[in-house]
Amino acid sequence: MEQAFLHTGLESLATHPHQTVTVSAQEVMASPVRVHPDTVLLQPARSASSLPENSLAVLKTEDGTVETLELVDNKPRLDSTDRALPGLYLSCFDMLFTEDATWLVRVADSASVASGPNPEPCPEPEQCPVIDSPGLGTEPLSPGLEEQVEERSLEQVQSLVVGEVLKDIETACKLLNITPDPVEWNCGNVQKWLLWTEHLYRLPQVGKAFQDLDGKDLCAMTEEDFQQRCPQCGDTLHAHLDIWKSAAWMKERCSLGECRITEREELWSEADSSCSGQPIHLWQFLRELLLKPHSYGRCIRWLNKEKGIFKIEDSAHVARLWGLRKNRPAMNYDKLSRSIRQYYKKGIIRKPDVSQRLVYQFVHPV
DNA sequence: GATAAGGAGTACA
DNA sequence: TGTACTCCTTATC
Repeated sequence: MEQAFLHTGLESLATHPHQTVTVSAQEVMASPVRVHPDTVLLQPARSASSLPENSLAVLKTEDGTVETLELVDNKPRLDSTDRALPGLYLSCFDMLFTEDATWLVRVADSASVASGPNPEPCPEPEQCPVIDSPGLGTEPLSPGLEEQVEERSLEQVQSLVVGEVLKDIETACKLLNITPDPVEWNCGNVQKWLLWTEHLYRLPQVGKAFQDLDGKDLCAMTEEDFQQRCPQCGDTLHAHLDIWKSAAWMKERCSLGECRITEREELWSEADSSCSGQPIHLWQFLRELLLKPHSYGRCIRWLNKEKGIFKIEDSAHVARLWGLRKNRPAMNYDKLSRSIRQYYKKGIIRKPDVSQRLVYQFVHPV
């Protein structure tokens, strides 16, 4: 299994297999692309004695060795107490590329844990307990209930992690006086962000390689483009930018204080389909974008709201947002428009009477 | 060249 | 099974 670690401190796990490492959200951000999607396990702290409250244990496996990481504040530390707990796999990368704050969770069975290069079966329950949940006794849970408990626990962990990441980004925005959404950056903002990222993650200075770019240009660049301009750390910068883009996306989705990621119940109660836990349909997604013109007016807007006629102003951007939402990095406007056209038959979306490029109409306006 | 339209196969929940 | 993704061809702007 290709195994890579976060730049900061996590390498120690490779050489100190039974240690607990405290990792800040900043550190999680330090190298998101270097974590294999199936090598990181997240689990809430099981007891106050082992891990501080509100901390999280990030468990990973490498060659069958399971490690425990802990996410608390921004101060890394080391101790050597906790042991491995198998349970729920969650890709660090997925944390920020999932369906809003409900996240995409992959629940892996024990077979998945053992499916790596070391096919050792999962240890017995004593060594390998499932996630604890307050209020639950020692009675064995039915499979369905157990899954609910796991899901619930994981949700808390996810909220915590994403909250930390957003906090770090917010702090950076204040410090740099830039907006959270990279698309809105001008050239100066891009240079500020580059300086900040270089400084924070000890990357070589590469500002010159990007000096002619604004945020929109930057966001349109692929990882290969980054690599071309900056062979030393282009991939890392691209990954960081992806995190910012995703965070901005999530932040906007949860704006207006309606949808705080730390308050799960509020998420569920929100009428917005993005928080319903159900897979979102493209037409719903488009409607959501249209209903937030302050955030997405640049890429999609109403031409006639009463009639449900809208125009996609920036097809590539809308496609990218949809791809992020559905975890489809290869999404483009060609594919998105094909999906839109599928709605013609279903009577959800149609072309307006006077057909225009990139203009569509909801058959049943909001 | 970009977009529109639609056929067809596939993946996934 | 429904929905969406993907790839494709052809037509139009």
